[in-house]
Amino acid sequence: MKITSRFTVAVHTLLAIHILGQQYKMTSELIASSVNVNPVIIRRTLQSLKAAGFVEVKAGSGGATLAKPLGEITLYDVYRAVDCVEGELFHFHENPNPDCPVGKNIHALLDKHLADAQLAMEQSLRSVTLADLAVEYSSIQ
Amino acid sequence: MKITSRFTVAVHTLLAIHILGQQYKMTSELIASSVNVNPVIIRRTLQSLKAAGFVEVKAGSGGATLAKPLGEITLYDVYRAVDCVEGELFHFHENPNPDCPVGKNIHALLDKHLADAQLAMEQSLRSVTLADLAVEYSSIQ
DNA sequence: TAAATTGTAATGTCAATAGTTACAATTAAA
DNA sequence: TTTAATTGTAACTATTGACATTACAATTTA
Repeated sequence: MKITSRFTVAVHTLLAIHILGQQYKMTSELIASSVNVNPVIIRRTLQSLKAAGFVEVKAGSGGATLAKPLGEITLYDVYRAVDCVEGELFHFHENPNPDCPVGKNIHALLDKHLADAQLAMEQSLRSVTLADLAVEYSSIQ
Repeated sequence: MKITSRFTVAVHTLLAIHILGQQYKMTSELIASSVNVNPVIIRRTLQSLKAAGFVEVKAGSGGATLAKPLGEITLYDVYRAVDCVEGELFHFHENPNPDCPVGKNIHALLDKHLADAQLAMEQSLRSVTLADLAVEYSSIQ
């Protein structure tokens, strides 16, 4: 099991728009060639990012631009925008036996700990903004 | 995307063996009726837990028993035993374009942050032992 | 009007999860 | 030593989600 690459594709897309956007018109085609996926994948990604208010996309004439400062977009925001994980990260077996003392209580016992683990992961994503990545990019170049 | 229910099934299984094991012979059939899945699912779970050294399973005569104190088994250990996540939690798009300055560097930029997030989740799982759950169970009863 | 591009539906492929049937091998008890 | 219960495991199916791809109407600008 892995969290879908829609997430890393979306981060890549936003960074590409930021970094290459001054020089090029950022069409789905161009972004797709940087990410190395089908342009339709990028168009769908852009729709998600647009719905979240992170980009604007021009139909017809083409090109995506940032609609929000990168410092106000965290990795968590992107993760939410592309809907990597619907609700709970951990899949709980559906119908533990309510007539068994263990089955009856397993949810009460586990739910909090699983939520804690998910929250820890998500907090970690919240601590990084795309502006941080842009700075790191500059220092590599 | 969700982390497979093999994980919660395995935790349920271990707790059931601990709690019901003094009173009943813990066959795959009995555990399956508590978890409410097919007994074969439990047999496969037990094989994973056995490989990790957490249980012993008697072929023929039947029944599973704990092979390690619950205080020495964390949620993380169970998570590893049933192989929920093979290596990386986040799926990275495979072949970013090395001829693009963004594609060339996206791994260097993101890998550490993704690993941090995964680690945060796993550390959280490490902080809970099955003995903790058993204590919580007692306090509910 | 022509050219480029987006938005989106439809379809296909692949892998993983989960469920199920089946049965040989094992063990303990009658 | 037979019988009954159970495990261990292979084989198969169904379902779902990810990702890829084709196609084309709608949009925009030149």
